[in-house]
Amino acid sequence: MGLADKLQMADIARLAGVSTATVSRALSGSKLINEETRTRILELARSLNYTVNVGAKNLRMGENRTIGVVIPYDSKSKQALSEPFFLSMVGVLASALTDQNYEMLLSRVDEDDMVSIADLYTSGRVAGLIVIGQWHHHDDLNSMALRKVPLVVWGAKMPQQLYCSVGSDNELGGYQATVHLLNSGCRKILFLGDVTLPEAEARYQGYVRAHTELKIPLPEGLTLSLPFEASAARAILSKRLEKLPLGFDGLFASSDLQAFAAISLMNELGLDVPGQVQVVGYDDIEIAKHFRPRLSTIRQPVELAGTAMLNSLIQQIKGEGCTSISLPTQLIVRESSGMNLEAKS
Amino acid sequence: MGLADKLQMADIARLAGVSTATVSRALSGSKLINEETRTRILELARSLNYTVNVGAKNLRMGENRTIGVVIPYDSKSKQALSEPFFLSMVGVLASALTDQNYEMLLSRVDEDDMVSIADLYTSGRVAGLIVIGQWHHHDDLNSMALRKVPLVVWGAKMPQQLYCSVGSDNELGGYQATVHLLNSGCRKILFLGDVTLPEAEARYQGYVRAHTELKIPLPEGLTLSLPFEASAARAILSKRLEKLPLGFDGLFASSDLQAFAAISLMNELGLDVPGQVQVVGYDDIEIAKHFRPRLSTIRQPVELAGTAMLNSLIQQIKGEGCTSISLPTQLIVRESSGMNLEAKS
DNA sequence: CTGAAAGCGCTAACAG
DNA sequence: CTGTTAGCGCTTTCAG
Repeated sequence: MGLADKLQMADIARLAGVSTATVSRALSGSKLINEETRTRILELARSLNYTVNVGAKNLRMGENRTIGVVIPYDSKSKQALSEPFFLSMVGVLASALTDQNYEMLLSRVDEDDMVSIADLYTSGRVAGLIVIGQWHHHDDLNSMALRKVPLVVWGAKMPQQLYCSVGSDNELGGYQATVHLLNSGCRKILFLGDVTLPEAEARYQGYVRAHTELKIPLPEGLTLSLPFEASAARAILSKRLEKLPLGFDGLFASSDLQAFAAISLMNELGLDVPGQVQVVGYDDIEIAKHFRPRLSTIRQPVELAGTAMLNSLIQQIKGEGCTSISLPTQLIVRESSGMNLEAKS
Repeated sequence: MGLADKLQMADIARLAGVSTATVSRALSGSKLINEETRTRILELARSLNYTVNVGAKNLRMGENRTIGVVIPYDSKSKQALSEPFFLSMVGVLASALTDQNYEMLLSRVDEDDMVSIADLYTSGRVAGLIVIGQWHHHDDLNSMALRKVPLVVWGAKMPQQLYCSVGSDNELGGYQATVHLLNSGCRKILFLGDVTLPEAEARYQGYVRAHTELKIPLPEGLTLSLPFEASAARAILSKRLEKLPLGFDGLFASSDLQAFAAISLMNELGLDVPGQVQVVGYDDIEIAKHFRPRLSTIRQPVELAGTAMLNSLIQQIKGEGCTSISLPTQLIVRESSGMNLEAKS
């Protein structure tokens, strides 16, 4: 390609018959410059499609407006980023970053290699990191925070936490879902979710509190540990559903995807939802309302979450420390539950 | 924060008692260096968590391994990146880029301002661009290609196209879906999709060809223009379904989301799918198989698409020109269609 | 108001 | 094998 190498400030300077310093001033809106030369330079640059080289600029100014957004993935399944809730989070973050004039470097990391993302920061690639998904990485995250890497994590707040986290109030969500199911007449609620994960654990705590407060005995053996991902979950669920009698009349899943899988399977076995088993999910992903039956669920405030995470990160970058946040959840009652008491939405 | 400013190569050099040149060599695996000093430097760097500043390195080397991935959005709805198919594409691209040691800068652009993404390239921010979603931007894309911006677009191949596109064989997909519905006994198939969009238009062409080849008369007034996005589509669809008699016994939607919305609405009106209307979607997004009824659809090969787009872009960056690609589609028959002939999957 | 010159953190000739 | 030196493209004192 005879493509003349990319245009530089020096080229513009020569063409305009001024020095690069002047061009720089014109382009950056300095006021130490003649209005007439400024417009001349601006027009020249525009007509030539010239844009300042960001890398060089950053190097010189010691600045950096790109944020690393990281989604850890399971090294075994190597699964393509598929959790819809996380994906929608990426979308929201993309908007929030754009609004604040930041850019987003999206990275997937093998979860066995979490700490390596710190390099994005130490190498000056990004000004800070947003990690979507806490999983079991509490320690890795802590060690990065210890190394002063600006960092905010989507997840639950844990004891002894050095990093900053933003998450929905998982305990509250679990409580809301369970109270709703109990009020709707359920007495044996199956809890679906991996309680070794901080978020799921908190949701389970809410489940327990609901039983306690309503003075309904906590059923035995009604928690089933499932991965977040749908098809893996299906296999395990499927095995559980073979046991008859079912032994439950309500189901609280710690993600909508799990709820879908469960409903799907139950339908296949001829069980009616919500007739025989009422179901509540978690997340309120977009398709929840298009599912049949429309899925009752706990909504996590994604939009809010995105801006909260970004603000928190920016604060840290400025060196102002950080405060973990937990955002309110909201019960959305649709068709898969709420036979008796609640209003439909 | 007393946080000593970030570590630099000069610091490592001083600490190791060598010059920065030596450190640079050690870190970049040059062989012009004593094995013993190398390991000493490497260990020092590791223990101090030092990483080379990528910005400075790029500037010096004139290299750039980041790729811009762009998803245009509708300026009116300002909708968060929500199309699940595009989102999964982002996931796949993230993996493909990582595999090839590239980084991904994810951008959302107002669709009224498409051309501005060229700045990402001219400013040296990225080495090339992947645009997910062609929409109505044919001209903008062409003009960017004319300006020699390395660019690959997910979409249909169009006449007079200067940019490089990768897409599924939309005509084939439309054909497969329609043949299947016709073979399953449908005679009046409603086509759902905005035929002013290149991709939907091609799918419609396939729909027409299927009728022609099977010598079945093309029904009148059975195309309905819908936006890709679900809730907007619902409103329009809903109006159409009020007209009775329905006048169709099959439905081919140009996205799974549209199919979901349609099925949902039809169910509400007491229509049975596939009993009264058989439905085929397009995309085969993850939830398609969990929907009730499980959705028959045309699968687009996302994984393949991701690597194809990246390879094509890399080729362009190397200055080797580009060739547009169209990928094969696959009919997936599930429960929402295929009463008679096809095997279930 | 404008230009000359220094330097952001790094790599690559070029000499030892 | 290693150090010295020059500069990648830009911004910003410091002098005019």
